[in-house]
Amino acid sequence: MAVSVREVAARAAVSVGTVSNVLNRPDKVSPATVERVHAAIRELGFVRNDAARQLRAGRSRSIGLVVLDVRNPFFTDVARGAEDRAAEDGMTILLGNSDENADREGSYLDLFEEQRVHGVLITPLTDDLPRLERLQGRGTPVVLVDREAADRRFSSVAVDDVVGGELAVRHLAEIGRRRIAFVGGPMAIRQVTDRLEGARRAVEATPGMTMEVVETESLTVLAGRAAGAAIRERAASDRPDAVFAANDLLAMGVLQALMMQGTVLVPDDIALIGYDDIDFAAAAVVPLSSIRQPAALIGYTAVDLLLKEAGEADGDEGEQERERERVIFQPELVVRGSTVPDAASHPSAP
Amino acid sequence: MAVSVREVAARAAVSVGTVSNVLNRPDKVSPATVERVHAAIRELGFVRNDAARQLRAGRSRSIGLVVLDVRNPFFTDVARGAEDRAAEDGMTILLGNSDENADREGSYLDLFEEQRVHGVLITPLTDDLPRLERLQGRGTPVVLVDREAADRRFSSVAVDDVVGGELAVRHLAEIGRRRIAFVGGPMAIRQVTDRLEGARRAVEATPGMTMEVVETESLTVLAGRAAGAAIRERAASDRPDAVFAANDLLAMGVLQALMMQGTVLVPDDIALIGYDDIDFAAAAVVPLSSIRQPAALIGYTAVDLLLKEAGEADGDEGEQERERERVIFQPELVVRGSTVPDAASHPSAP
DNA sequence: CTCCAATTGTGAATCGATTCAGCGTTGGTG
DNA sequence: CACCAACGCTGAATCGATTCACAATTGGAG
Repeated sequence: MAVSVREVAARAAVSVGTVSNVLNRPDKVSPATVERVHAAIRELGFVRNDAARQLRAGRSRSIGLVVLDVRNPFFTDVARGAEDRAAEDGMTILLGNSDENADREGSYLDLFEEQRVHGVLITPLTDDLPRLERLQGRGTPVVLVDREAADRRFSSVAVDDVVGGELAVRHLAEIGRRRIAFVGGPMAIRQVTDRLEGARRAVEATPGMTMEVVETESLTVLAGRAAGAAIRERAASDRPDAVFAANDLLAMGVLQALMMQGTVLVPDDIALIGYDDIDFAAAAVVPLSSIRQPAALIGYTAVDLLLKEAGEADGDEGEQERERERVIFQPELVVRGSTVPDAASHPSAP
Repeated sequence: MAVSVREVAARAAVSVGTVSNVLNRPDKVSPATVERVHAAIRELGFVRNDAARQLRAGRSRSIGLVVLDVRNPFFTDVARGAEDRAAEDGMTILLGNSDENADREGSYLDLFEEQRVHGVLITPLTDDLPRLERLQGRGTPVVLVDREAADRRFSSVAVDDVVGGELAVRHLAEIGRRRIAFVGGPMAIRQVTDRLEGARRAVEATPGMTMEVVETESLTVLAGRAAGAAIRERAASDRPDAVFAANDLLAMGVLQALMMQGTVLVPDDIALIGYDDIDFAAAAVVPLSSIRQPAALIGYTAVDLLLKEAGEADGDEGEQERERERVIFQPELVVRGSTVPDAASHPSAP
């Protein structure tokens, strides 16, 4: 059924080696032969078997990417950036989403390792880095995405979440809010705790400001709705005057819940700011203020680091403890109607 | 560097065949041996090489999925459904997005075929089905997703887009609108033309109703913004009193553009309805009325058909023109504030 | 004590593309 | 005219897991 190089070779009256050369190093073959082989390929409908190719090569031409949630536009943007960079080197991105679940994360890592991917980009769920260290030790480079490597064991591309959290809450302080609620969770996720940490710093730097933490089970619109509903149900006097949500999905959920039945006005009663600045944030019921991260650039850079690392590994071969690279981008405050009523509701053009 | 079955076999003092048996048919091996082999695997850090496995097996354990746009939540929902069903059979989804671009679509198909995927799920860009037919002819089953197969050459899972379009415009008619604008494009995409066709039917069934078509270059928020801006710029008397957008992304773009500077009020001046009912639709500036499609179910069902077909092919082996299956779901109207003011769960915008 | 059957385990062949040492030709140089 | 380099091509070896016909061992029945 399957057409192999052997059959193509027979048809074109050349050896299999020549067919392979036509496929991979056409300049090493005379034009006439190239044409003859191509004709045979066309006539037979030959399609290269990637498994055989990979087996021989020892590594696949793809890169694994494990994200926390594919439904979060932030991560699809990261994926797009990664894909773009990978394509430049003829590589492919394999996308896995852990759904904030350790088992799923683990099975994607297993899968990717069995596939002998060129490397793994991952937004790790927790601080269970030993797993990743072993993976890396076995020869699969790992780059942490949207998460700073604590030490030099991993390369990483991240945005400073502490600064981001600080930016958000400082903004809330500047518009006169003092009773802040931080909505986010689970606390096992580093991005959440870092943003919270930044928020704390801003709170401490602001006289008279207090903060409560409303923990959520995940970083989704649904979880945000639940948190928002809980806040709405309280007596008006007991409500915060500002909410900082750990990401835009949560923020949008909070927003929906707060505005339900017109109970709470945003930003009049409660100012709201999210994180990530996803496209939809600008289109929310009330356009969402947010902290922008260069998502596509993060993905692009991560693949870049990975390929650099993989390239070196090929050369060195000496599995030495090379210094890993860490890239950190700075987050940026984007002000819209959910914190400042008369702020332009349209997103800035790229 | 890489640990192979051979080394595991040596370490456990058994043959490679036995190691393979432990991995794939543990019941055929005595418990003591199984344990010994597992120990060797652990000690050596052995990881199966999937390429070798696939080469032998002839097919990979993954399914290719090509969608029009990963950034559209509708498609990520489809992907999630597909992933769930695939996981039930220990299979994986490879996600490719064509970005409404024929070249990208083509290169994903090439890639998937070289990978010898179990089958391909695709939301085809155009009506260029010969390409897919050849693919299928060479032994890779194809299931059309969110697109009804014109004839019986392909299995397909779709939602009736003509009915959907009709539902949308009939709703606009019922709330008293008569001057409709259909926003969507490119017209090469079947979903667009089908929804437009449905819209036409509703228009023709409604005395005094007229419709104009505002063609867009893609189905994105950005394209929607452009279309919306064009409408906003017109003299008030020249504007439509309702807009039906070919998907929610477009609709949200239109919404943003219309409301800019408070020029046009939605739904007072212009009622707006989208398509897909993505999660964000409910959270828009004005909650978006839309046509709901069972996205995850579509993905789930598509994989189901695919696996059924692939299974049969294994048995038959007789490449005969078997009858393909076609599944069609019915769309559903969801009314929110963008068409009916009091359906809104919040005060209307400034 | 034989004999047969069931149970375990063996190892060479296989999948298909790539690689590489090496062979035969050609054409240019001294 | 001899010599050599460059070129075009060959074909066997290779990657690593799986498979399968067959060998070795064990146990139970007769």
